Amino acid sequence: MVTENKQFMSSALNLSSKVYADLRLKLITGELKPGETLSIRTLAEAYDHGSMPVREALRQLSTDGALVGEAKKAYRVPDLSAKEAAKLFYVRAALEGASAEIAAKTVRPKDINYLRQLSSKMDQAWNVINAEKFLKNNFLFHSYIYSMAKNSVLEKMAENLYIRTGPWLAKGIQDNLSKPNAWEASHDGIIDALALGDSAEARCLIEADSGWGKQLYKD
Amino acid sequence: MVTENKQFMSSALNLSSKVYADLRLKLITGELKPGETLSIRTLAEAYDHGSMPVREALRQLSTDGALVGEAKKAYRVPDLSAKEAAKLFYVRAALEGASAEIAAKTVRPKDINYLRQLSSKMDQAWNVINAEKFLKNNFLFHSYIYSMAKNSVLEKMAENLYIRTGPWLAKGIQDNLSKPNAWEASHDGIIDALALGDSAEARCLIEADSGWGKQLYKD
DNA sequence: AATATATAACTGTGATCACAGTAAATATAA
DNA sequence: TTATATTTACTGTGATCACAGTTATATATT
Repeated sequence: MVTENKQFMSSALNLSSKVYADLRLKLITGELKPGETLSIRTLAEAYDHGSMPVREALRQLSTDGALVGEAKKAYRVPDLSAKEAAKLFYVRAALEGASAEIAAKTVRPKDINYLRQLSSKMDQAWNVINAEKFLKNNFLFHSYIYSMAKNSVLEKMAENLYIRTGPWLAKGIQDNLSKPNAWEASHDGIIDALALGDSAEARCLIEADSGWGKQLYKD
Repeated sequence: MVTENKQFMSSALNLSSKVYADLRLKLITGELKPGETLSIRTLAEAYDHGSMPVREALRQLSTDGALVGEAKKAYRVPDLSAKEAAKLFYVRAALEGASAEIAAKTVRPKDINYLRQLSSKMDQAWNVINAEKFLKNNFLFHSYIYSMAKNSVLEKMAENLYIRTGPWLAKGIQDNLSKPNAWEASHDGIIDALALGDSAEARCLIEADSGWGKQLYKD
């Protein structure tokens, strides 16, 4: 049950941070579905911990907006309405756009290589219909762009927004994996713009891409 | 010790939310200084509660970035370096700018009136050298602009950023209260731009104003 | 007097329990 | 069968304790 994945594990010494990191991953990979309910005691048993770390992790996630927790009611994964999703995508686009604009000015060849690697992994995952792998690498792709802006505040906020759209995005992907992909051209364009140092184009393309998930629900 | 202020109180039924809201207010009004250390047990006694609600509130604030909490060490108010502050102001400016741009398109006369009221209160507070009142109303001013964008995600994030710059801003204000104010012209300009529906100008001015606090430390 | 060491007073963390509010399942009534 | 009560299971919340890591203080040692 406990997902051991160092890449997503924060270097924290307390248990609650581990649970926090693990649940965030589950939100991205689609293991936690929109509307799903999470109970402290049940999770504690699954993680084989006391309830205390789980409790604090859930509280943290709910202040992030990644979970909703009304008092005395079970925590649950937000089942976003179209309106709510649009709000998230709007802000995410703004922050991703800003990140890409900055990133284009300082990008190094090794950055481009890494992004192409991730894009390639996503392509593989798409072909073998491995949603989890696809979603994980898509997160890493976007996350890396945030990180290139060298602004930890911007990075953390953009990541947070991405995670909040995670379950919604995952559901869309899981239902559309077999169809011809629309994301690859988008990502290739972004990488090219970054490689050329075209900050305006990079911003524009990443803004479009960050709202791309919405299309999945249009038809 | 417990600050009772309905305006800043979220309608929560649990104790920890009240502590959370109260501490946020203290961060804005300058009661909590940069670098100050917060202890669960000490606060619990001050609030006359058990340590549990305080503990969860502090954890929440630290996930917000409003406090820092390394494992097994006391929570403390971030003592921002110039670089860290710049990062915060950059993102805050981006989100405030977006808010103002949207707000200018839907602003109503009553909104303008309310903003002028707040500006007036700030002026009064400045004249009698009441830093707490000034800071509280400055927060309400900016917060109201976020709220006019009608995007709860944007609003919450912008507010969060404002609070993170709170103690830094408060320190600057407390040391400069007697000097001639530079903010009034700025706020008047913003209100005028909003009243005219000039979204581009509103965005530009609010972006400048949101970075205004930095000047306080320049000389 | 200055440095190292040991002691004491803090810190958050996690476990465990009692409690009250919520939701679901069951039984009761029409 | 349907609607209404009642009970049962489940939820987060808060209190309290033991524990271990951290920081500051006092003590010894040079």
